[in-house]
Amino acid sequence: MRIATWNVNSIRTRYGRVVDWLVNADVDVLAMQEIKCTPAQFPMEPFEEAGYEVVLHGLNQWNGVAIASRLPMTDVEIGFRGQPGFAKGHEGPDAPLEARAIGATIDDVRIWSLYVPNGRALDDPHMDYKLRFLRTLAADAGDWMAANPGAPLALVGDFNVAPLDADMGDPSFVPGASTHISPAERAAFAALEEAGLSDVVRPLVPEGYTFWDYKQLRFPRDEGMRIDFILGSPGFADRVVDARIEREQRKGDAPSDHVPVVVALAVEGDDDDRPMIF
DNA sequence: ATGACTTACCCGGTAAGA
Repeated sequence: MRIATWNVNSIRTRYGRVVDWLVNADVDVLAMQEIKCTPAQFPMEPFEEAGYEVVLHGLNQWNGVAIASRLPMTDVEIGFRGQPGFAKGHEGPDAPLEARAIGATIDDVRIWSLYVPNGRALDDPHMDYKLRFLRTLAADAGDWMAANPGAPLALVGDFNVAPLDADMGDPSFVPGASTHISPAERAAFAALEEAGLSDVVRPLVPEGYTFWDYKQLRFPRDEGMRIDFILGSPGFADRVVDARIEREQRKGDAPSDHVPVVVALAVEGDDDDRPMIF
């Protein structure tokens, strides 16, 4: 089973590229972020014609997450337990939830498509929101793994944190002054690993970015960032047999600023030995 | 070329991204 994550930066603008890639790359499950639309606006037909079922959560033109799958999805959940809310004028505990998390079970794999808040600036209220989002996500994932020992869980998506110095290649991000690389953000990301999740792509693909800003020739200069991850529980990580970062998807007409990240997972009766050649 | 931002709102200018 091939599982991927991709911040598509508007599915209405990008659905042709996304569905073409899904079919050509022979991907079974795609978690999307920044679909930027409501359910009524989602281009469902192209996915269905290609053989994918889609579940999604979108409230308006901001954020929005979805999962497309060739296999049946069950136990679909909108938002994770303890997910903090945020809205202008509502920064307290009663703030409405943004469309940043959707979960589903496919085969025996529990997968969450996640769009972690950007943070905007180190002293912005959005940064505290980002940190709380990551911390509560780690706590909830830890609780889930304790209640479901050995079960395969994957938290995938755009985490908006560059955990290692090598993950930050954009010279406009300055240590001590910029988001994505601050000690607080890295500590909040590390809480996911401390809860028992691991980056299942890094061991197989040690080099490479997943995002390049549209501005300042960031892609031709290869000044990108590695901020999109597939984090797995031990029961998920043990079954990963291959991984790729789909850098080619940053090229051509109207690309997203992010590219897909893919893993091949061994499943019962299928060790998925198809080569990952696209 | 991998090339100097892009998208959604709704039709000009704002909000947001990372």
